[in-house]
Amino acid sequence: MTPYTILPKSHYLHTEHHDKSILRVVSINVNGLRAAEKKGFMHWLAQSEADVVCLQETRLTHEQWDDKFKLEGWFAHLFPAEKAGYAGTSIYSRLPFVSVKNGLGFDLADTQGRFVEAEFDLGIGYPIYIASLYLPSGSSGEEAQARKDLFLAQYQTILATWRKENKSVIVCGDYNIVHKRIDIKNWSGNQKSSGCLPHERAWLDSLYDELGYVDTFREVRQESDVYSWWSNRGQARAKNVGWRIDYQVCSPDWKDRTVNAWVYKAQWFSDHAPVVIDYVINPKQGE
Amino acid sequence: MTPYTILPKSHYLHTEHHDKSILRVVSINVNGLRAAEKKGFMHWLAQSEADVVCLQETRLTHEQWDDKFKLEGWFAHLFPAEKAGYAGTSIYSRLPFVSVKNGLGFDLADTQGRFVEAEFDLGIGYPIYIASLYLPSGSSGEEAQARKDLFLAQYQTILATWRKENKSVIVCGDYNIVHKRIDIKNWSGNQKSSGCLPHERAWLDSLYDELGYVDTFREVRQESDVYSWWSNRGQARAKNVGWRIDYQVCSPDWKDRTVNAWVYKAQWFSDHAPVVIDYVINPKQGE
DNA sequence: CTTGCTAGG
DNA sequence: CCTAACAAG
Repeated sequence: MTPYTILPKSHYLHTEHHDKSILRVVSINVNGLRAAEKKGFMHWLAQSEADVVCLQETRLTHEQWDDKFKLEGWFAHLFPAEKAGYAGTSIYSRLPFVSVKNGLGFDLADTQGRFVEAEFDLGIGYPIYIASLYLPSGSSGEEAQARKDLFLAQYQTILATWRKENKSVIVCGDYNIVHKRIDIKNWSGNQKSSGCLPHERAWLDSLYDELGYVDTFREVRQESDVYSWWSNRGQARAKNVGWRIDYQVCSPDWKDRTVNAWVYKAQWFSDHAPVVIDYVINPKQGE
Repeated sequence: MTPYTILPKSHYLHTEHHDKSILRVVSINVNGLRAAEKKGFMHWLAQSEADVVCLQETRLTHEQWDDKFKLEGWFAHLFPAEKAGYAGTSIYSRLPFVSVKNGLGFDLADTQGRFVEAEFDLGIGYPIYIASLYLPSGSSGEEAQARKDLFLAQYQTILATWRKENKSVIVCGDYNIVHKRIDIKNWSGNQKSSGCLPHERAWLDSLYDELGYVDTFREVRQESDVYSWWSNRGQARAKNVGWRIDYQVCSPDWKDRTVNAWVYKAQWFSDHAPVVIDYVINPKQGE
């Protein structure tokens, strides 16, 4: 279906699966898929029992995507940045793609491989979409912050349109923004740091409070000190001085489907950790 | 005496030494002193019983020359290239320097840190000079070869002058030229390779045959299959597919002083190995 | 501090 | 294939 669909649809139908009533979705910024692979990421993926895995910052071209990134029983689609070794998103899936779409129709998303979306048929009467988003970092200066803010503005209009269309979607990704005090260890020290700026957090507020999207991790996990990213500098990860900036942002129909969520920290593939969420495909009425 | 003289001359006088009648001189292209240090080079140096050690391709600025490169009981002088992370030569010594001179008075030697010389007083009634030379590589193309050839021409006139002055000198270095068939494993396959070109080898001939300089290693070691550099590609070093391109080129007075010479291969600090030569300071008449 | 690129070897 | 710089995070 795409150059990266490595097995025919028929193969999937014969693949054993942990629980057909659950959809397990993973989001992780791999900080270079080649580096993550060397740390055992592909092996973890193969035994993760995940159904759909959204990667950010793959930093990999089509040419570099060789056999060691191919998994038996999985489909994969890569959307690299035009610039080699930079950014890029990807979706791996044990479910076949109905369709795949690169980009969002604006420059930063399309030239830097910052958004890719796959359509799936879960047999529920309407299509569902799972996307991998890599929001720009603003931490390297004013220009970077301006680009990030522009991305936020352009992307927000698209998110609003999707709600009007009643699109069923899970946007996995590295949003590079913490939402609330609970999402960062050093709240007071980062009020002027990109990723924790009031207007960035207000942008997430508007997604949830005005447009009705759901942070499904927080829906089922309210405790503090759970983060998805730690700086490489100093002993940040050892001390759990982290930020929760990787989310699965869902249309409202996924709220009641969310049954479990965790951050996988046992292994260290990247400066980000995988955010894993289990969704029931057919929730019982009133449950 | 220089910014890099880390101990006063008086200290040396109290330092135990293996054999005061022998001068042990080492030449090595370290391919980045920071990388070599991580592989144990500084530790090897400390216990080498060498008196003077000439380094090439230090790839280190003054600012980067920190405590881990300082050895108790040793003097050191660094001559970096103007361009950070590139080329550069250095001399470490347990003998105090009488004087130190950077460069040769022409552009390539002076801006790229390709020649540094130290004067020593061995108590023999005249000064001796030990230099570290890093001759340009010509292997990256025609322009590089032209720069190398220009260096050879300019340096040759200086070598001729030194002979007229009867200067006593040991020029340690990475000459990036093999001399004869015995100095390279794959002779026939490299007739068109920079470093094995007829005009380059003829340049070495002229040094030895016309100017009277001496390749002191070959003076005492005539066997084949002794090399000082192996490509990083493939299994070159494991298969001993090497080149002898690192020499101690001496004025004629050092010929009869040369008592032992070897290439130290037990450890692997760089793509080059240290060339170690022992000289008797006061050879007996007629010996 | 870490990734991957690039130039230089 | 290896080193160090660089830009980016």
